[in-house]
Amino acid sequence: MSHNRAMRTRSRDGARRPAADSLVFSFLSAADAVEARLEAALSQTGLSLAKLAVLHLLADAKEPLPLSDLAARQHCVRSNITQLVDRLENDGLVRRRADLDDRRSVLAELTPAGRQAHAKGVRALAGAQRAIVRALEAGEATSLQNALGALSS
Amino acid sequence: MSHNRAMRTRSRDGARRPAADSLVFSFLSAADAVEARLEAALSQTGLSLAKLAVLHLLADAKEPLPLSDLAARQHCVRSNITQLVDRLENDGLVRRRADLDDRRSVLAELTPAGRQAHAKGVRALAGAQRAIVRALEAGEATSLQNALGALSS
DNA sequence: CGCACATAGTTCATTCCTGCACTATCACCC
DNA sequence: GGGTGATAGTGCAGGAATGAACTATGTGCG
Repeated sequence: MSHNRAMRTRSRDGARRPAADSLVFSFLSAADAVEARLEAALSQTGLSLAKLAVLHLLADAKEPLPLSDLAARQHCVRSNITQLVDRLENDGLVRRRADLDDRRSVLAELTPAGRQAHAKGVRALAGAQRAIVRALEAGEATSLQNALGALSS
Repeated sequence: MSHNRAMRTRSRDGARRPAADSLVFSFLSAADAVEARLEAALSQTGLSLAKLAVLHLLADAKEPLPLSDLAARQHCVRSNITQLVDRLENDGLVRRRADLDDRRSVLAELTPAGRQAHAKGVRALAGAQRAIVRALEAGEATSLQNALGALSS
């Protein structure tokens, strides 16, 4: 995706303080960079992070899932999943099925092509993921992880 | 904003390794959480991060800026700025002016309302920013900062 | 001078996301 | 058993971003 541009206030103070000011925006901008790298690695496969995430959920749960479930697990609104599944269905990677037990519900199911795309996507992503983590010193990785706990809502 | 849902592979190994696997997605998801908090703090002012960023550039450079400049400084494509400025102009926060020296160019200028909105936005953001940094232990802040260097492209 | 090329802005189509309004179905319970 | 209210999916409008195609305008040069 690579959204979110920084809004840093010009630092002015060399390297004195730990950039209390711009730390937050450096964080967001680093996240954009990381996201862009993943998206780039994925671009070969024709998938986006959003699409791969849905395929991943479907592959993980070895059975068709209600769209509501997908929304809940993705922490997003239902209408987003409706559209994402529209596109995935259009790509031939996912199928909509009726839920016989609850006629309100619509199940999403991987097609064979979807299963393959997922496998390819996961492989492509794994490489990029390793490359990114490799860019961190051993110590940085663990301390980063500690800091993340405090930041995640 | 709060985009970008995680695509973590179920951890399976308790808390053993430093989550080499999901570290990258934890990172992205933490960034989403932080971004959502900033956006929430800003919501009172009716601004978004994207809009405030443009106001900020305009306020910083004490003169009207060509839209190309805004795009370059935001690291985004020109068409995005066109639309952002459309919305800001619609909000009455920014005006488009002709550039007399280069008739290809269009300058964006803050209106008085824009200047006020910027001030309010910056204040609202500063509070949230401090709150977020405060959530980090002193040590975490600096080690986070170190890690960010390696991750930013 | 005139042509070739680069640059500035806009338009359009598309992705990904939100929130709201609407319909259909289920579940409860009096 | 029939209303009431939660839940499921969709439609629609709009924000934020991309990239491609197009129009002006500026620039440089043979």
